[in-house]
Amino acid sequence: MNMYVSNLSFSISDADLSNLFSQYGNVSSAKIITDRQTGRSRGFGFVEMDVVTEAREAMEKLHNKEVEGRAMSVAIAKEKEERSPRSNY
DNA sequence: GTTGAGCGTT
Repeated sequence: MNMYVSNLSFSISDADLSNLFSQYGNVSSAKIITDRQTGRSRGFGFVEMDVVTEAREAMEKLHNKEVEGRAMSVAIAKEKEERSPRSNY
């Protein structure tokens, strides 16, 4: 289950997301997207969970959850792309 | 020392 978390506080890190979601299930991967140009946080991230039932529960529980003073939004993330983009000639 | 809609670097 790939989830997209937005409206995050700039003080939240990957470990924070991992902790929040691991409260409701097993977190496979949690990552905050930081601005690669400036190196600062962009205020959103992605969380991957293997168990779909736990993922859905965590999603409903953590949706509009106030963290670090900001209510974050959780939704199903879109499939990013292939790990091996062969269409990059 | 900054800010606020968004779908990420492998």
